[in-house]
Amino acid sequence: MRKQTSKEGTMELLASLSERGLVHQMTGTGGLPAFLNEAPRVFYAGFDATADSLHLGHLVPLMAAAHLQRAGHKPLVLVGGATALVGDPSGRSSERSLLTAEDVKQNVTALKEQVERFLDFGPGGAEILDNAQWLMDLNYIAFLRDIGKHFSVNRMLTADSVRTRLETGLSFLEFNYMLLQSYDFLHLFRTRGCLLQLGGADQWGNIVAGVDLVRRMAGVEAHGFTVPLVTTSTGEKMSKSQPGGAVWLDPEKTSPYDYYQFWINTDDRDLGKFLRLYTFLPMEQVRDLESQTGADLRGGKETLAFEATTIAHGRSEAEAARNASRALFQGAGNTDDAPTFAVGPETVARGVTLLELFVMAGLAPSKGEVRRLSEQGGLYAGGKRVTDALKPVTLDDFSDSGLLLRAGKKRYCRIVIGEQ
RNA sequence: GGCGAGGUUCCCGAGCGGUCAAAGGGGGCAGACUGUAAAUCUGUUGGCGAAUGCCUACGGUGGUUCAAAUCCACCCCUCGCCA
Repeated sequence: MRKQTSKEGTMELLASLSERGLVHQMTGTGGLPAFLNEAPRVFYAGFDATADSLHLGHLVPLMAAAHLQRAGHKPLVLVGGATALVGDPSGRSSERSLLTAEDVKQNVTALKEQVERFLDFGPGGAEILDNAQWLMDLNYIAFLRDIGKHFSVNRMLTADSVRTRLETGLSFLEFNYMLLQSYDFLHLFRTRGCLLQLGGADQWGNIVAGVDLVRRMAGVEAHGFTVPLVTTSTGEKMSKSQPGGAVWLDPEKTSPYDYYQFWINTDDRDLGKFLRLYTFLPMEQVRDLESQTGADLRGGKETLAFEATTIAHGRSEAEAARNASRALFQGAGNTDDAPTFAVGPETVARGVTLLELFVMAGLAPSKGEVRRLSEQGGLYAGGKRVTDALKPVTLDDFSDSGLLLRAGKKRYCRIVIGEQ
């Protein structure tokens, strides 16, 4: 997997990333392409352990890292176990609530596991590091003297991430974040020879600060580049692209089926963009898929969903999600892989109502919501609109494949009788 | 530390003793239309209950009152100006 096999493989790497929409800004005056072409390089991308899962907002830098690795470079994934305790003001309009050290520790563990799906961690491959290893024991006075003296407050105040917070409030704690991230870069240069940092567009200020610090303290020219902050055509950030909030990579938080469905529901206008960013499909194929019109774009959406789900959850999960989606929405195949909820026989025996079942299956958050749905004609059971949600469910309602419940246009759950 | 302005339901934001589960907007959800798209129109949007209704909610804690998001006291937090 050293070089890309298509004819794009001969294309200069950054141009190829750029063609996929993965490049937002880069440091220096054109030195980066040469830097990457001359030799295999060590680069890093950081993710703060502020949640127990990554979400779609984190995916773009990860995909960029994967492309760099495929081109022969070595990724260091930095999970910010220490910086998560401080909180990055970049791209945030308000202070993050303080996380406990215990939470952060758990988050670090969870994130490490997820990242492994996207990069090759085999021998000589990617490595994961936690900046708690070198940041936690820093001596305050020593840090201020060694590192702090290289930072101009005047200049920090001009950084976007700081400036936007000057109105709503910014504590000294968060103000320090830039120094810590810069120090990470310096540390990774010193210990790993890392000379390139990759991050989201909101990381620009932090990245150039790190590049500056490495130059001042080590006298070496480091590089940085950012990937764009991706939004949907309707203006949603990918970090909260779903009604319920973020689409998570953790299958416990967003099931592979839901993950697949998210991509299937891509806005027409976003298809090409997403194929470029979130799959490894060759550009030739991307152009072909996006050039379709009208309903024919759905083919591309299915490809997008399948590829993206494969990357995040593996091939068999992607196939299951595809089978389920085809069965539920196109009536093709069986519903074995559809979201399923099991109820005990005694539950049916006591006369559980449809109303209760919808809540139990997670199709509605409360009984009040089911009532509302019912009044508006948004409930279906076994393919028929529910007219009386209070009707008890009987065994006759179940077919061999169970009882298929539907809330609204798209939310399905198959109810089966058995052990939960 | 002083003075001033604020903290309202998912978000913004009105309310300033009862008619308030709380205007309006955003977002969400549903229906119609459709291609599991977009746009549009309509409805809906705390929980429990078949229902009269009950419960929880307006930063926190107490208090005044038949009755408080609305008044009083203290406390916490944010912003601004001053020190």
